[in-house]
Amino acid sequence: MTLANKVIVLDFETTGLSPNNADRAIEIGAVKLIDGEIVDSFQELMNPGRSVNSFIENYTGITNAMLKEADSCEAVMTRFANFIEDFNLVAHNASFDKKFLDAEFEHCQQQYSGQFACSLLLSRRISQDAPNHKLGTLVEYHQLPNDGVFHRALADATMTAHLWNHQLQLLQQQLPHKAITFELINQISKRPKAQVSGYLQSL
DNA sequence: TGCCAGGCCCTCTTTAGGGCCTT
Repeated sequence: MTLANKVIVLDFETTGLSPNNADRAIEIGAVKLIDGEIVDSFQELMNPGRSVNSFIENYTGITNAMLKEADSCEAVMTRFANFIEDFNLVAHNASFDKKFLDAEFEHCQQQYSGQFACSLLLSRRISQDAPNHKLGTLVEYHQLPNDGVFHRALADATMTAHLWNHQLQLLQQQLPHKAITFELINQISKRPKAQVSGYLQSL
């Protein structure tokens, strides 16, 4: 059984919203989390082979000049494949990061075997009183550690890791005699919001 | 030529529409 607290938490910065629209990754950041401790990290810029627009430069602080000096997406993502091994994967709005991971790994013919969990879907279910479920809002709402940097890959991945740890603690408080597994979290994340409370009580 | 993300989730729903989240 795979424990929920042995995961890779990752975040992409990209040229846009969709690989289907020829968007590419420009930065990958990730932390390796074991038993709630960050034991390793990964962050690299990558050259997408095209220029990014001014919105992305302003949003991320990653400039075309920075990307021009970076290794190719294929080179960086091949190194990232070695970093994640067979760990399960966590991201905030994981559907976004998963589609870029799938697309970039296809470009460099890499594969991964872990499953994804999504801190956004989990938050919508176990933190229903939060004002919204943006990563920055949740960091403030839960008073999680941060260094004031947002929209850079390692900073966002690290904040997501703190959020993930906090979410595991919230679940463990509600289910003190239950092992909080990755599979259980994905079961909770698939439940209709209105049924989550009853589902947790049934466990 | 004209289009341009897409999965999730709620509701004034399911023969649909729109807001939320990610860059």
